[in-house]
Amino acid sequence: MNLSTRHMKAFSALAATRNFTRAAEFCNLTQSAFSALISNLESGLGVRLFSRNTRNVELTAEGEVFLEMVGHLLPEVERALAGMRDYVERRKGRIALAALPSIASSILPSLMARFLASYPGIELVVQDVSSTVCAELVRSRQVDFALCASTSVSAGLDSETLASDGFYFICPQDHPLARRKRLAVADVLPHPIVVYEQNSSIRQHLDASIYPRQWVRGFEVNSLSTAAGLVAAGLGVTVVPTLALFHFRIRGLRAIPLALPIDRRDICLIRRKDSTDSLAAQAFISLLREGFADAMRDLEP
Amino acid sequence: MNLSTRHMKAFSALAATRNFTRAAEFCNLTQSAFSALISNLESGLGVRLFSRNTRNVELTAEGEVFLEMVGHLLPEVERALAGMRDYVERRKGRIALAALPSIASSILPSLMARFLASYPGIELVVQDVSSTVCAELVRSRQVDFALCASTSVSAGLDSETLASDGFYFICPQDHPLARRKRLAVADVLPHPIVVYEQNSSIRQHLDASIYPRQWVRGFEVNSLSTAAGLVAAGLGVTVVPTLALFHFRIRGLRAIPLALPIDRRDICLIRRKDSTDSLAAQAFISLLREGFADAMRDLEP
DNA sequence: CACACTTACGATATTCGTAAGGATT
DNA sequence: AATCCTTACGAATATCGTAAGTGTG
Repeated sequence: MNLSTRHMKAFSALAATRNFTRAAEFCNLTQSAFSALISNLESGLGVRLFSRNTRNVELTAEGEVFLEMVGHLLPEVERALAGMRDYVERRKGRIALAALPSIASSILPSLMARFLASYPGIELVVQDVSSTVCAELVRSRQVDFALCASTSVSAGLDSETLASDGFYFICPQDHPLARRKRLAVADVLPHPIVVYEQNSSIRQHLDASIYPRQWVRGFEVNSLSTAAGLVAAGLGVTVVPTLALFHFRIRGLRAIPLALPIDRRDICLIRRKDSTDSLAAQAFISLLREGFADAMRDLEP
Repeated sequence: MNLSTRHMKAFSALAATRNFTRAAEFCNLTQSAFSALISNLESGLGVRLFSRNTRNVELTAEGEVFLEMVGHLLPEVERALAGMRDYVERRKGRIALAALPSIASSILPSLMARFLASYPGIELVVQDVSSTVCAELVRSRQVDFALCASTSVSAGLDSETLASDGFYFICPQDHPLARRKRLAVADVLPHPIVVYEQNSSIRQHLDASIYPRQWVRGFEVNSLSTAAGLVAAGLGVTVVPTLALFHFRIRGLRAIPLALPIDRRDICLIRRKDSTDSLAAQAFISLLREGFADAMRDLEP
C-alpha cells in the first residue's frame, strides 16, 4: 500500500461530507476519478471504508478507525510540508558564518540588517574569529561559510574574493600629515601608532608589511572603535583597511591612502568545495556580493 | 505536492545508505526509477534534498530538515497502516452484541471461546437483555448485532433465523413423568413448575402458550442454573427451550420433549439493515451460524 | 577506466474525464 | 423523475526498465 496525501485528503473530505460529488469537487476531481481514488485506497488497505448505497454514504467500523488515524496523520504531514515550504521560501532557516572581527564589526552588521529585513525568519549566527579559525570552522562544517583574508585559505575550500582592501592612515585633522593626499611607509614611521592585538588580521598584515621594530608603538587596543576614540582624542594615529573606515567617519579625523609593501588585503568568501549551500545561505551570499561591491564603491571612489 | 509513503521510504533509504544503487535495490526498484522518484520528490518540494556528484551523495541542509521530519512521520504512517492491517486481519477489533440471557448463558460462551481462540485480539462485549432491548440496542448502534427471539423484531432491522428451539420438560429421573417419550401441556399442568422472572423470554413464551393461571407455580428464579439445581434437588420441575438444555445435562435429570401451543421459539440474528458489519463481526457471525446449526444438531437429534 | 548518477526512450500501468448504467427515494 | 454512485472506455500522464551518456576519482 502506497498511502499518499491525496488518499488522506480524499478520505477525510468524504468522511466529512459523506457525499462523493461534493468531496470530489473539494478535491478538484471529477466524481468518477474521486470514486476510483477511494476504491484504490480501500483495495490498498483491503477494507471497505465507506458503506454506500446510492443514497447514503457512511463510514464502516474500519472507516472510523482509519478516520481516527488520518485525523492525526494528515495534520502532521501537512505541518511537515508547510515546514519544508518555509525553508524553501526562506521564511525559516539558520545561517552560521564566521568573519574577521574587522568585518564583523564594520560592514557586516548593516548587511545582516538588510538581510533580516527581507527574511525575518532566518537565524543568523556570527562568530568573529581570525582567518585561520575561519577556515577551520568552514572545514569542520561548524559554519556555512566565512568572510576572511585570503591568506591561510587552504585546500578543499572554495574561495571567492568579495572585496579588496587598501590601507589608510588615520589622524586628527590638525596632524602634520593631515593635508597629504597619499602617504608612504616612511612618512608614517615617526608617529606613535595605535595598534591592534597580535592575532588581529590588520596587525598581522602590518607586521608582515613592515618589520615590527620600525614602528613607534602607541596604545594596543582590541577594537577599531576604541582606536577611533583614541585618535580623535589626539592620543595617536592608526592604520586601517578600507572596510574598517566605517569606524573612522568621525568629525575631526582624516583618512589618507597609505602605500604598504603588501598593498592590499583581499576579503574572501570561503566555502566547502563540495557542499551545497542552504537556500538561506545562497540568499545571504548573493546579498553579500552586492553589499561588498557597493561598499568598495562608496569607500574607495 | 503529493507525498507518499514510497517517497518517504525512498528518501530514508537514500539518506541512510547515501548510495542510489543500494537504496534502489532496497526499495525493489531499478536505480534509474529510483533516481526519478527522488527527483520527483525534490521537484515536488522545490528543493534539492541531496547534493550528489557522481562519487558522493549527501544531504543538503534542507535534506537534513526533511530527514528530521520524515524520521517522525514515516514511523507514524507505518504504525497507522499496521494498525489497519490488524483490523483487516482481525487481530484487533471490538464486537459488541446483545443476547437473550438464555443464550448468553448457554450456547454463547463456548462459541465466544472458540472465536477468541482464533482471534485473540478481538474484544467481545456481551449484554444479556430481553429481546425488545436487544432490538433497541441494535437500532441505536450500541451493539453490532443481537441474538434474540424473533418476536418484537421491528422494521429497519435485518433478521436471520439461526436456530429454532423446541421446549423440554425437565424433571428428576424418579419423577412420575420421567419415563415418557413426549409430553403435552395437559400432562405437565399438575406439577409445580420452577419459572423464570417476568421479563425472561422463556417465561413470556410460556405465559403466551398457556394461560398463566393454569400453572402450578413453584419457585421463581433468575437463572437457568438455579433452576437446574432446584430440579436436581427434587424441588420441582421446569420447562426450557432446546438451547438451554446445556444447563440441565446433570446426572439424575431427564429432558422430555414438550408440545406447546406455540411450538417453537426462533432464535434470530438481528442487524441494522443498511449497515456494513465490521470484519471482526463478520467473522464472528459466520462462526455463530455454524455454531448454532451444530448445537441444534447435537441437542435435537 | 571504472564506478555511480543522469538522461533517453519505448513499453506498461495508472489516472483522468466523458458518458452511460443502475439503484434508491 | 431526480439524485448519486459505479462502470466503461479512450486519452493523457506517470512510472518502469533497458541502455546509453556523463562526470569524477
